[in-house]
Amino acid sequence: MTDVARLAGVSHQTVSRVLNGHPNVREQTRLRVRAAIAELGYRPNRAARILVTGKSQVIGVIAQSSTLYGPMSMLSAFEQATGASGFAVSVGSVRSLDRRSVAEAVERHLDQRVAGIVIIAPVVSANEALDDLPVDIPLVTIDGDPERSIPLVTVDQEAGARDATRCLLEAGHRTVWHVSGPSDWFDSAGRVRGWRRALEEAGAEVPPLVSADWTAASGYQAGQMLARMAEVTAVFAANDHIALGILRALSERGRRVPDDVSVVGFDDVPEAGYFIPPLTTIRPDFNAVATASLSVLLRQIDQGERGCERRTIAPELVARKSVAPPGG
Amino acid sequence: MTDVARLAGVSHQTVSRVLNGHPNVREQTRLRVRAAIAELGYRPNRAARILVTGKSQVIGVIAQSSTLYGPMSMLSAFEQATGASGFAVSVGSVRSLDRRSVAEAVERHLDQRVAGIVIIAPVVSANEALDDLPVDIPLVTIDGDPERSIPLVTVDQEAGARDATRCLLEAGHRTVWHVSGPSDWFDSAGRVRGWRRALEEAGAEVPPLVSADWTAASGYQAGQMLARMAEVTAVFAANDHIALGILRALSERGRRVPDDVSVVGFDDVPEAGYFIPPLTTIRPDFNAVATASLSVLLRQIDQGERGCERRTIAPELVARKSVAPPGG
DNA sequence: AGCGAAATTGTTAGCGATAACACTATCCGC
DNA sequence: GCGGATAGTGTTATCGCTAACAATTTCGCT
Repeated sequence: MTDVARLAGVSHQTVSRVLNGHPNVREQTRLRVRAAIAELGYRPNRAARILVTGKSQVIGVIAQSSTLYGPMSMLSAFEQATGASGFAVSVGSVRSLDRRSVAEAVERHLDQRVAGIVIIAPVVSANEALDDLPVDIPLVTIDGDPERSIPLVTVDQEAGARDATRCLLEAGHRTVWHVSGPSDWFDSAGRVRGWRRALEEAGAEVPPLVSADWTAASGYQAGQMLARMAEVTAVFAANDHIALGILRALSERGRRVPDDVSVVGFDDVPEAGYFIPPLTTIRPDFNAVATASLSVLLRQIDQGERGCERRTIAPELVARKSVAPPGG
Repeated sequence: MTDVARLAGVSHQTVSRVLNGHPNVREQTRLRVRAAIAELGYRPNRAARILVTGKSQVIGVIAQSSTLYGPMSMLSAFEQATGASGFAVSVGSVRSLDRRSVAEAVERHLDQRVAGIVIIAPVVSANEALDDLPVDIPLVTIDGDPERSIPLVTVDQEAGARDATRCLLEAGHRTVWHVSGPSDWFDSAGRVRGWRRALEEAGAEVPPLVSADWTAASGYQAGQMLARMAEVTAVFAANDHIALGILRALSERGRRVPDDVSVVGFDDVPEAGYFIPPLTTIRPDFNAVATASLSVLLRQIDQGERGCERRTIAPELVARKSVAPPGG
């Protein structure tokens, strides 16, 4: 920086002013400094700036390192959304979402003086870690705990599940079975609620809940059981991979989809349209979630207080061929 | 830090020594300092440390933000692998892997004084950006350009593709068709080479190459064409999602798998065992790739010079039900 | 006991930036 | 032509830490 200042014939402070777009610099000086910067290939030292200002232009994101479609899409969408905001994102991946791991990840980010934290926190334990956090750091949870008074952006699981269930009911099925995700996920709980609500609203019987764990393998297991029961004609799976497992179990047992059994999934993974048969499913708008999260966070950063804003993004039903009236 | 020093009754420098595990500190003093640190909940300021040492304990990873299974798994595996090494990872996601975006991501990491850079660079353009990089920064490419003399860790695409093709040949098929990935991916090219090689080695005819773009949709398109040709009895798809699309196209045209046509994929996505029928595929060992990359990088960091080490990880065939002799 | 080497601890000087304030010009209105 | 606002620029202190060296203690040995 000193070199730049010397070359431009000004003081280092003036260089700093140019760098930060400070208004009170003569146009001519500004140009000289810029030229010097370019000529020397000078790049400001981030660490020094952070040290003195106590702020970095980065947003910390905490997410579980997995290959689950939902969380991954969120993460990816959030990174995209950040693009224009001038903030960089630093992802703190965590092996599991237990309280300690999350707390550590949070500390790492705090060490780096991030301007705010986003956490993809679909299970209870991930949210618990947030209690110990200083209140003055901007924070948003994605898919977090609705019971906690922490800013939250989430897909409207309940509405999505209701749509899915209704779509089956409207096709004429007497009731709809549900294969849920793991019980400690909020997403899972929300989908169960939506399913149950739709059934109750329609005055349909609520069959026992079958649980799985998001994987096709677990869906397959659930499907084997469901396939044996002749009265099952409609199934709402908590996600598309579970649905895939169910589809396979059904096909193995000779139960045709959608003629004998209708199936609806959730997530609209890119392959869902190429399952056999193409899967009717619920598509959450990950981009909308990402954009909303970012704007909630930026507002906190600007205003300097956390609040407890909430945003819920409604998902959309994508009708394909896995749904038909009962009996073909 | 001064507070800690005061509480422990030592100088700040001694605190610093304890923090950095310097040997010449009396055990008793060390304990006193640790106690003070714990009591005050003191956390060292990263920025200050980086400022003075010019080094950070973080590894920068550059990857395209997408939801493609391969790259994502790499990333996730690498984060896991880093765990015990004492390094943190900072992911610089990039919208697309063109030269400029990658160059920017690299600069961002350089600004942060990362100790080394890992780049998941499956296409040519991503590698080009690396030419302008200072030679003294430790660097590893994953799935990068084999032609460039840059340290490289990669799955042995060619061996995997050969295994896949051979497995079909050995089942008795006269030849094997291949639906490839996008032509600018090294993975894609490697798989094509392996396929062609296996065919030539077996003296089989090499059918024209059909290309797709990793998605099930493109696989479906390719599959529709293949399904119409009676002479096609065996297909090797460049990845599992393409295979899924093919499976679907085949099933629509009434061509049974594996009775009429055998199909092999690549990647072993978690759902592959639940396709209809369960897909025989090639499983790359992402963890091995991650571990190898990390060790190559750490060696560079320790030794202070880049070299051009290469490691190739052999994938493994996972036999399931989508392969059978021709004619059932 | 006494001296040098080794172990332990303290002091001082930056790392590269920004903040706060001090200083010059320049320009306005009366 | 003079006081006072208003650019534009320079000076100095400081952020929290580590490196290098200086100072002190401890110890072993003759």
